[in-house]
Amino acid sequence: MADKALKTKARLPRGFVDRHPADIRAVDEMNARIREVYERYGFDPIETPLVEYTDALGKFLPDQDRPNEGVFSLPDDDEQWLSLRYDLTAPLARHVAENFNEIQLPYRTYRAGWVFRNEKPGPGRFRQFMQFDADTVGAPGVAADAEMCMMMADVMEALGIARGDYVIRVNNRKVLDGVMEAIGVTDDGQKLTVLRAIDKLDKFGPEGVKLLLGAGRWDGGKEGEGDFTKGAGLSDKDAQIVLDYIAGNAGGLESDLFQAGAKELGEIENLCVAAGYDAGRVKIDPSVVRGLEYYTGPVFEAELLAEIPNEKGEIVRFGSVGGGGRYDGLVSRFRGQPVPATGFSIGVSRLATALKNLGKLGQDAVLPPVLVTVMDGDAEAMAKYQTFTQALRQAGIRAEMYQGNWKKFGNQLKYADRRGSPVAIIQGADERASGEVQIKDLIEGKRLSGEIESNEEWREARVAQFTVREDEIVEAVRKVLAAQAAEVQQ
RNA sequence: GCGGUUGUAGCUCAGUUGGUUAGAGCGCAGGAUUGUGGCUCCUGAGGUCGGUGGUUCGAAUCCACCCAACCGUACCA
Repeated sequence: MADKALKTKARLPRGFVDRHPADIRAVDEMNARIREVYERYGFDPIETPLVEYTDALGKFLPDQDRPNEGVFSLPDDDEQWLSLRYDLTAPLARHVAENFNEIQLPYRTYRAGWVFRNEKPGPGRFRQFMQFDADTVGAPGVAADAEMCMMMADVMEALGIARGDYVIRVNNRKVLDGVMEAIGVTDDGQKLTVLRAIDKLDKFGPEGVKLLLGAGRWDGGKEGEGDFTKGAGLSDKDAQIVLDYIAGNAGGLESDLFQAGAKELGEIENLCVAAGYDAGRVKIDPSVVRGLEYYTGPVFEAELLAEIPNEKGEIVRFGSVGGGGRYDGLVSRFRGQPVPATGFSIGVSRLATALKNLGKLGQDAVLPPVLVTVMDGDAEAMAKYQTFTQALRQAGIRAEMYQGNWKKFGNQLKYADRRGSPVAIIQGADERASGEVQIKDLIEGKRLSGEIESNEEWREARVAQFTVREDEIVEAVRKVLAAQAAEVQQ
């Protein structure tokens, strides 16, 4: 063993997680359901790499040696900066722009994959997480946006979220810009501050938003408590106009932009309602802000309304599990001509947590394998064990032969117990001589162990096991598994 | 980034006004038991007391700085 001081400390970088079997299986199952919906809507899979040139991702501060923080970046050997993608939309825009002449528009695609953000992690927020996107590139009309909203509603239901337990909220950046225009906010910085304030509605309520639109807000709730967040500095009158707008009372706003945006929202609503998606599923909501940077028209957000217990059993509002919108400028960044596009992104990791807590995911856990134990190490015996194991596998039953130190037989059953194996197969010299094996029902045995006090008795009793001929193993195991499954049903 | 709280064994934690060799439960490994899981008993491994520096005869304990985690807040393509 190396000197203590020289030992490397095994540690996971913060914001990253090791994924365990149950999680991987649950997310696989979830992705399969999402994919099914996307396929049904006529979208095709396309995949781009995890790494892109940094400038293609659209975030670059030319004054610094390193590209923008928030993005994991590394220099290529030709001194160009590479970055891990931080969403799936920017790489798609690059893909479309690069293959523009071969692509038939409208281009309907979907993709699932890991994205990376070099930010401070928090509960439910990681530096590597999975998104599952669908996008339509080259469709200028609101019908494409409406379709996105309806598809997201279908995805929610395909995942087992009941109608009423989710809502797709829709707004339009043009409407928000129109409100700015109406109150005379033209400075980009101030615009952002106003938008952020609106975005905080469900967190702080109208009162908090009012403070953020005005002078600012203390995060301790009162003046002098905690950190101070500087507000947008609007007058009371202008702030009230924004608050009225959020509350849905903005009819008389004089702004062409606002009117144009409102008209689009009306059309989306009509399309959805006509197709049977009423406001309980797809809802126009003036407080949706969503992505401050590249959205140019309709924006949407999928929100969970159900009361979901967290790991500690507390009821929490889970909030947004996905979002998207129209980004007409993203592809044209690479090309002269304008290319309209709209899309939606699901936060898979986050949604998986919600579904797990709701009990909608990972219910049918995979059964651990049957364990074929090893009693003797000679060639003949080992060949038998291997044969039994393969016979089970060929019959479609998960099975493994014990691969640890077989000389301590007790450890083999202990291993099977901890692994959760349903059945153990045992063959010692006696059984082998008569062409038989022991089939041990480990679940039943565990149950019976409570009734036995002394270890001697427990060992001698050989509970819940029976003898069959070697050629009856598969059939006997099937029977035991079926009985166990029936037991669980009750 | 800002503010607060917390750092002692793999996990949950105790550790007196600063006092000799830092403890417990759980977990883990070995044994009682070379052919049977659980229970019980015995034994063992595992700690730079988050780090560095300071005060002191003496620091897990007091002081300073740093690091990390958690909560709030900000940012979030």
